[in-house]
Amino acid sequence: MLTERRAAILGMVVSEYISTAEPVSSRAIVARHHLDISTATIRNELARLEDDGYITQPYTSAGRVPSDMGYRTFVEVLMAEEPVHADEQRTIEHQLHQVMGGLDEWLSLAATILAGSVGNAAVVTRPRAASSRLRHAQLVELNHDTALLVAVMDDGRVRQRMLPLQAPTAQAALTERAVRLNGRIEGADARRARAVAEELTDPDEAATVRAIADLIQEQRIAEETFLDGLNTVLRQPEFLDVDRMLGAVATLQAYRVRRVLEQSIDQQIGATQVVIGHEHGDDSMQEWSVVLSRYGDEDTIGTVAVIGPTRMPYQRTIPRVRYVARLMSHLLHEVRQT
Amino acid sequence: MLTERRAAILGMVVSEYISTAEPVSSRAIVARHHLDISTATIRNELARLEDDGYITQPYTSAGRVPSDMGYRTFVEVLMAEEPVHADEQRTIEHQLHQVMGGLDEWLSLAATILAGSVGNAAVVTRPRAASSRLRHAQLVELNHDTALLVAVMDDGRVRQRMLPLQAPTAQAALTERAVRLNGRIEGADARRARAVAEELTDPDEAATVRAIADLIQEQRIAEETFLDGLNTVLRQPEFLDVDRMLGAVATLQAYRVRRVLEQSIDQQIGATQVVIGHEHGDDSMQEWSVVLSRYGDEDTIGTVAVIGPTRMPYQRTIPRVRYVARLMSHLLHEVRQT
DNA sequence: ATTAGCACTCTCGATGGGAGAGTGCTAAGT
DNA sequence: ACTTAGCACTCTCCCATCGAGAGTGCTAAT
Repeated sequence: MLTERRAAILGMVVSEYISTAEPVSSRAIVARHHLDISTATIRNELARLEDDGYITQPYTSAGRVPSDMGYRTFVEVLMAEEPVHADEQRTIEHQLHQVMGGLDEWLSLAATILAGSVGNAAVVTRPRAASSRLRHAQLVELNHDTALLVAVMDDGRVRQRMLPLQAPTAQAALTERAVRLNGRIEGADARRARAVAEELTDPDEAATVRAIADLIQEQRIAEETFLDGLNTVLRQPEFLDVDRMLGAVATLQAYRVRRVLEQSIDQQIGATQVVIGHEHGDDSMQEWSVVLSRYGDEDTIGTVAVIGPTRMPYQRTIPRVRYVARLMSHLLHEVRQT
Repeated sequence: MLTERRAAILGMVVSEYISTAEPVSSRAIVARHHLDISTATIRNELARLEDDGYITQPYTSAGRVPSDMGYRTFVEVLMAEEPVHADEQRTIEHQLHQVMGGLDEWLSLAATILAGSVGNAAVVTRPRAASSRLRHAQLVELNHDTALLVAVMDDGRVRQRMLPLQAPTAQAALTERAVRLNGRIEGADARRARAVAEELTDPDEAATVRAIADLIQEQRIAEETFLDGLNTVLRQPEFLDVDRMLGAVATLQAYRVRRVLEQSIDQQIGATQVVIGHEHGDDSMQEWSVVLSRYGDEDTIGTVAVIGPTRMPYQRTIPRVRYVARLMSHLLHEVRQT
């Protein structure tokens, strides 16, 4: 059980680690917060927190570092958001109003501003219609355990993907399956396709429909997202060795980061979502956190996100992502008016 | 004087260094090329080449490394281009024809392919009309030695820039100067403005007109260029320490790299230009080389370029840049037809 | 339950050779 | 006059060692 005192100590560990990037010692906690209890007491509590999985030690007899679960608890219950002060808001809006270039320039600038404001990388996607729908899907046998999935959208886009199969299936059966699935999801948008996937019991069929849902909401990446702050995020101490830095560049450039953003589909406008480390399904994202927020309206979806190491200033980041997303909603609305 | 033998040795040093990234020793040269002369002889020749500025030593008693001048000589007279073989051409064209997405996807893919093919970063700019013209320019006094230059284009774009002045000039004189210059360059495109700048004797006036020419041909960057191969280029051994890598990322993201590309304006279509190290005016580009080629036609200008450390496989890079540029010209032409 | 004291563990930075690679120079050979 | 063998010299790079320092866990006393 997380007693009140232990929770307080966990909060201190997390925020201290976020700001220093050094494993936090019992002494540091007492000194920083002028506590009236001894370091030994803190050490006992730290041992409990470690047993409960909130923190870990990089090696025996080093200070403590928050685990993903520690960060999650911090974000959920311990942290106090650091509001975007009026003058900061003014600065940001001023910068945005300075450029008259049109939506793309706004989006690109928003990413730059956000990245600078939170010290990590930021991504802003170009808004697009939420309502892409499936016209027709087809399955083609490639070899005994792989099929090719081809999906045609109502706007004429054609998307294809390789699809690994649990059970070997011949072309005849694939065709029959495609017909059956088409019956259920023709005209569906991504969200409804996902709902249908949940209802299916056959794992291959569920996977197929999930893949179709992915294709429906897939967007071309290079033209559709604005990434900035690569420089900033690479200066974080977690990347100060060459291999990690290369890995970071690769991850940030890779498709899968942007993939994460598609989670925002199911999000309420105005909400902010945080995905920490292993909470991404993806192995290569284990050391990254993403804070994202959808903007736009019912028919239009865009995403504002910040990406950085799990040791991220969530207190600052979350309200700033939310604020910029709201700003983008307004800008988008203004643009639509004219 | 560069004797034939010394030229041959220089060629060996450069190509060896390009492929190994290690300072080249006299022994390595003899061994690699099965020469019938001794290492001592080579050493004498190397000493001469160093005296003449073609090569340098990273430290006393290390092997030799080409200087920018060494690379320049290599590119100009020593190297044999490595042609793009038929099957390589087929692979590239096949990849390009695979996507039906339209120009932007082609450009982005071209950058990816090119980067992969030469192991460095590649930039492809979106083509734009060559014929942007000046409608009107204006000068505003900021302080005693700086003016603000505002230029309005015939397509309605407005661009501004700070302009340092050699001689302090009051607003009245600035206005008078603007009127006079407008008389000479109203309706001019970038090229003609540059020509006019050449004719002016007053340094401030020449600088002003040169700045105007820059503004005329300036493009918005983020939306207009496709960069790929960051990952690839960062794996080059010159960046295997953290600071260099950070610097490389900064340089590649920075505006000034793209600025370089604007040199291509004055280039013939089909020609390939190489800029090596200090040949960029820019200090931050000292360690970089750029190979670039213009594509499009008389009215439309786009640029294909490869950017990497000065130790770059010029033999491969130059023909590949040229080839991709030609390909883009064709694609562009096809698109225009439809 | 808290705390002082202490032994123990582990990292990190500095130090100092030693091996190895490569050169420049000298003197002899062609 | 060019070429070459031989050799002393220089400089880097790797590695092993070692001590300082930081921090913990445990024990025993409060």
